[in-house]
Amino acid sequence: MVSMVHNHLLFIKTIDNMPKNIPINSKRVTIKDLAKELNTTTSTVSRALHGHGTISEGMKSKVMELAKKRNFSINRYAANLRSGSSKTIGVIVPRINRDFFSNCIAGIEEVTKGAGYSIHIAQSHDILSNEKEIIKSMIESNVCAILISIGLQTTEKSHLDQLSYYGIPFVFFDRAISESSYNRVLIDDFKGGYLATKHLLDMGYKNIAHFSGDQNLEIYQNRTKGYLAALEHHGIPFNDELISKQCLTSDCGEMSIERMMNLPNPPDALFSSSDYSALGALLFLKNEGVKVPEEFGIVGFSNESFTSLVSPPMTTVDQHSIEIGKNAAFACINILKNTNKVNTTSNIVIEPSLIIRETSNRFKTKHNRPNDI
Amino acid sequence: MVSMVHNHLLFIKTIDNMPKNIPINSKRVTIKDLAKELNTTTSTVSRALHGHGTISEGMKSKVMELAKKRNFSINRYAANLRSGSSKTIGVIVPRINRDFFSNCIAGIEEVTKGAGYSIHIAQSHDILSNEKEIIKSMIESNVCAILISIGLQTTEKSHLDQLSYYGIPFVFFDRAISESSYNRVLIDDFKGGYLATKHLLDMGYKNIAHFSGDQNLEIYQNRTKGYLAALEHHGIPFNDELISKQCLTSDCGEMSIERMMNLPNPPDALFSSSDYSALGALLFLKNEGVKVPEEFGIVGFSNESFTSLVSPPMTTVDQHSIEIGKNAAFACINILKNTNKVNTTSNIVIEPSLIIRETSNRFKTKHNRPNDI
DNA sequence: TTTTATCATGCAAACGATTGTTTAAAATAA
DNA sequence: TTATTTTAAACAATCGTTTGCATGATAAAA
Repeated sequence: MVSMVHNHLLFIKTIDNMPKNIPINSKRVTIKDLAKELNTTTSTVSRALHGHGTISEGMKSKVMELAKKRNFSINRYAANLRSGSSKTIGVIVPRINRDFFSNCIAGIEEVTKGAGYSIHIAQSHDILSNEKEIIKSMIESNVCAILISIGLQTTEKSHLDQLSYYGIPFVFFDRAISESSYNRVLIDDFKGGYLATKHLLDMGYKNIAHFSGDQNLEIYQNRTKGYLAALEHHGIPFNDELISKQCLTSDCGEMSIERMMNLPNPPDALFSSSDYSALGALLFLKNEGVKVPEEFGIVGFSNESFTSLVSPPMTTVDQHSIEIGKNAAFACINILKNTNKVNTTSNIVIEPSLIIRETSNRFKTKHNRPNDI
Repeated sequence: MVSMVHNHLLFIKTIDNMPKNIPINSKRVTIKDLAKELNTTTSTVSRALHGHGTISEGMKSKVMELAKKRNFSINRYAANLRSGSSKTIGVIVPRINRDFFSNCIAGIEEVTKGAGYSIHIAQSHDILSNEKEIIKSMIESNVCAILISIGLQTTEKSHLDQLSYYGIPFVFFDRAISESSYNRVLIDDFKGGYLATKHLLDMGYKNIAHFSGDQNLEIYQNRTKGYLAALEHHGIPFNDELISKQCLTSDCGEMSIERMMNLPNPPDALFSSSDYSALGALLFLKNEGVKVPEEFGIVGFSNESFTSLVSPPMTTVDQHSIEIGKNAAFACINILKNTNKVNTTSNIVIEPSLIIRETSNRFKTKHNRPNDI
């Protein structure tokens, strides 16, 4: 009987469990059992199963056959305990429901699978204590490496030092600690910010606002630097009132743009380091009757799938998320392979692309077709 | 040195690894080491760490302190091997980047964490072989239970029988095998389909098309049944030409609606079992100049976050995904607790809600406010 | 004081695999 | 035929915990 009652719960049916056809084996078959049945030893069975050592073809096939017949499943815990290695890579992202991160994971999966590793996915929800707990748990379960995109709160790195302490290699992707002595796969955020801002200037917008994220994270710092550099190259002084630095959500985007539009000299365009806050601004402006892109230009960042669906479709910066994931996984596997050789640190930088859609295309030039789902 | 070169790769910097400040311990501290240092035995240390058995407060705190000082991290593999249980629940979903599934996972995380379990997330990408591999790997790593939403290709259930064979309990959520002898947490898809269709009829639409998914999955069957029931209650005969049964993607939605609009008696509304195919239809119709909702009504299914962002915002059916996740986790933990008692199977059904937005609201009545992100 | 119960800890055997070292048998060379 | 190499399989230790049972010390009951 389930006793909890939640919202929207319609009804609970509880049926007495009819005996399943499959006999429930209380005891799992082990290589010991296989060995006994074949009148041999566990070492022979183990070697036969893995093709290690010198095993006759006859024995090998006998073992394989019996393993299948007895539905043998290896006990990873025992194997790992003895061998000391797990062939499992931990993957930590702030949240799995962002297109950017789930695409990174897709890239990681592709590469790691090909190399015979399995992955463990976990999300920190941008909360430092979660991140620490996840890392602790991954150390305990002997992952052989970790791929991580750190959370917004991650200002100290004691939990990452733990990994070094235990000799577990790790590779940052996208969101990283600002030290090039770590293995990192990054995008050129400066360039992304620069391209986006330059594009708005090229489109004739004059007074460009900017939303960014926590400046603790290098990626947001760099996007902002790119924004500032583009302004400077066009000889435009930057206005601190037009910058909102902790603005990554839709709600915050709405509030920030409202404040800015009430300034004596309101902006006529926005480059946001987040598609979500750009969306908030877009929704607010539409609601206020401000015409986008005629009166106001918007460029977001990340190419979240909704950007192609909103109206008008949003110009944004694509980060080649799948490539990032692939590269991070490649770098990681490389490290694992060369673990005894000279230790080198790799910093891989991937170039972003500007996807020009409607929110910035005031002259209705044909650029790219909006991505479809 | 990283050798692969990919698209968009800008440059790779390889730095000789400067010696890290943290000494890399080749050997991890074990309870044996702690025991030796305290002149006691591993059993005492183990009991002190877990609070099991009878341990003096003095010894307990001495052990705890030293464990912290020596940066002790338990070896889960050894612990699990000995104890035979893992406190880890496997979670398998078709894809993690669907709002519906990631919300389910959020609900699962909340409940399992509270109960002291950790979870392993994996995605099948709707591919049966992946699903099988994931389950195999989870059996090997001794998960104590599995929460699963099956893939579209999952017509046979031999891999699930494997779980029964090994005595690993599992709970389906949302996408399930059509047998009530399994533990399942479902939404009332029939009701969802009925509500959606009835709403369109109430809004005065007459000729309602329907997109559905693979009829192998009960959820799509039931949504279709709800659609048919609503038509019948309104005395409207159903037209087979207005039903597209393998239509879950945006592309397919576009193609299907195009075909239907060219019929002698084209539809004036659509209830789609998927927000994605509904979106395809919406984009097509907008492009063709058909006015939504004035000339054509659309209702989707799942309340994916983009549905509130498209223009016009889309009416859809919300499945209370977080609740589904929570309930699945509760059911699972319940089973684990009662593992020795009478075995009962629970079928939990959660009621969906219709979220009325613009694509169906031809009279511009105020219903609900569109959800924001 | 003796007997019994309680408590804290030690002892030693698992758990199920892997793997370095031997041994036995078969194949080859002398 | 004998000596040597190669091949296949057995032996046994080990990985780091947990846990049932034994032990000794102290406290409570008789």
